[in-house]
Amino acid sequence: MVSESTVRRVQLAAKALKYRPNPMARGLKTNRTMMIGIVIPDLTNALFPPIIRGAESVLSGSGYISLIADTDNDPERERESFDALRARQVDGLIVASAQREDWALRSADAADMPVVLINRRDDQANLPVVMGDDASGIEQSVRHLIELGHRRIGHLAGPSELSTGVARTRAFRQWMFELGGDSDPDLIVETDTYSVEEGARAGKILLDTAAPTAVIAGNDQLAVGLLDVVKERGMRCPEDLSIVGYNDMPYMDKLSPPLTTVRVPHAEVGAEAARILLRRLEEPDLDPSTVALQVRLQVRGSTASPRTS
Amino acid sequence: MVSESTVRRVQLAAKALKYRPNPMARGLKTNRTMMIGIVIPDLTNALFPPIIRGAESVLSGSGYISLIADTDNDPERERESFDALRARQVDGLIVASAQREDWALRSADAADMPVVLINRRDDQANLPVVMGDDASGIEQSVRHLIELGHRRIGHLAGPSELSTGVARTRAFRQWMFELGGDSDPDLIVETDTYSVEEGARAGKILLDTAAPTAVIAGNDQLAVGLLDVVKERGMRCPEDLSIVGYNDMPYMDKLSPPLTTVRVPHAEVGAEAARILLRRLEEPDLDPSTVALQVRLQVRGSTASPRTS
DNA sequence: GTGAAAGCGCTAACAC
DNA sequence: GTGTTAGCGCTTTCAC
Repeated sequence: MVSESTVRRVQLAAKALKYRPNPMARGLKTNRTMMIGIVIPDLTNALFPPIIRGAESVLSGSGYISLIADTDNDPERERESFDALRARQVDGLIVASAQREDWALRSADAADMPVVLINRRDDQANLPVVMGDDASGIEQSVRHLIELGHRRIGHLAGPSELSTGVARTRAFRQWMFELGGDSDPDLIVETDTYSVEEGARAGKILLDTAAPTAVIAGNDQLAVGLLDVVKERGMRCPEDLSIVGYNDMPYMDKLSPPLTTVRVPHAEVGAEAARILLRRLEEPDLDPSTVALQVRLQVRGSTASPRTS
Repeated sequence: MVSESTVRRVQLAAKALKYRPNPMARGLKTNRTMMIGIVIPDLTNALFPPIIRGAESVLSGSGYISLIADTDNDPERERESFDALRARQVDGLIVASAQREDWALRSADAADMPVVLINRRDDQANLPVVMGDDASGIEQSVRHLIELGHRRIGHLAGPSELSTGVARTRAFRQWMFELGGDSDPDLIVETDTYSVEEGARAGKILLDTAAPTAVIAGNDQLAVGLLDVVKERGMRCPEDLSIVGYNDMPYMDKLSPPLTTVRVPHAEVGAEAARILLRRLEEPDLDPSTVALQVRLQVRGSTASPRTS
């Protein structure tokens, strides 16, 4: 029980002497670093910066700082990142880089470090996940195109190693069936990576073999690649082919035509992941929950009714 | 002097027991955290991720890990970031957020923490800087337009609080003079921020008051805003107005028309900054050098000869 | 050359 | 309640 004025005098003196508690000494004692690792596959992919921002905004509110590791989509580097983060004794991990079968991930989980996944569901480990509602995004896309009058709707499917790839493709199949789209298997072409180049490559195959009047791409990059092909061939979008993307990356509204695409609340995804992680840090034995955040189709110029030819 | 086989047996045992030196205990003793702070104004600006990547690739090679702080262009948050980073005892700082008069920056320098600046020159403090060669980028832009036959070339000037803003504007004036462009002061309109919206706002003024046949924008965002205005008004680019951007952000080649813009080797900027910082960590009294990396004009569809009306 | 011991700055546990 | 002390895991110094 010290007097309030003494408290203030001490605080003043601390400030005057620029006293800062040394986080290393503290960490050494408490075994907590107040650092959270954020592992992402590609920082230059416009998807991830907003996620990081969202996460950091809640983490910093609780005194945590984040260590960002960019794995460059390389499983080897992902392993190294995990090791580096573990060596640094981060208190928890937010992982957006996980493939469906993720080896590094399980080793982290084994080291019983709290982990929250983003956008990627791991098939084995039972971990909390935060993501956009892929099923709903694809449903909205299919419904939009069906309502415009399309039936031959193609799908550029994302890589089957990524859970977003399979989830969106599964939703595509389901809603095409439920809403009466064509079920020709040629209408689905799988890609190896989420990239513009793969979008162009797979897009050519799709156009050649299935002659769709509209295409739902697994993400915006694939859509951009497809759009390139359409222009190369002298076709017009949306007159000859409607295109829908996924994610609504920056500048997708500046393309010509502006891309119809599914908007995902990326910052909120990051923030929610951080919240869940913080909760787990306090109660490690919480049930792993899966949170699917609401998404909305952003209709723009790349979709229209098919020409009645 | 121990036998080689013993060395190996020890190393094996260490691996078997998953021994990892505790960086906090080490840091406590050595007063080095092996962490470098990277302060950037906006992670969602596509400029910065490649810079971070470049920096991290050289830092991780030397066993350093980076703490990324996103200040959201807010001087207040910049201060907080510096404090947080200092509290965490980072060994050095790479700063891309500095304004020309940067208060927080000087306090960091005063704490004699090695600092390297990126893209931003601080007017007071004498700190090493790494950036693209703004003067050369603008020279190439002006020369390109002059050679196409333009004389009334406008400039959407970046914010005067940022050194890139003033450097590019100064270079614009100089090369317009040297290469024979019009020197009407109305041809230069200043913006408050590097944003699409500001590009549109200032672009309108520029078009209304100066009637240029071509415009060099302070960066790509401003160029995109201007392009929006051009389309809104039913003008065509490049027929009615040629536009040049700066930075060559992702997807600038997918605009319609694809944007002519100056390509800056961002990853190399980050890497070079990291190299300089590492050197300074060993020899703190090195002269602060300024490194200007070579840039190149990427000519695309948004520039053409003026109509001979 | 090798091994023991002190101590980095903090927190938590324990006597008082 | 309050003051003291042990010790987190490492490095470095200093005897041996």
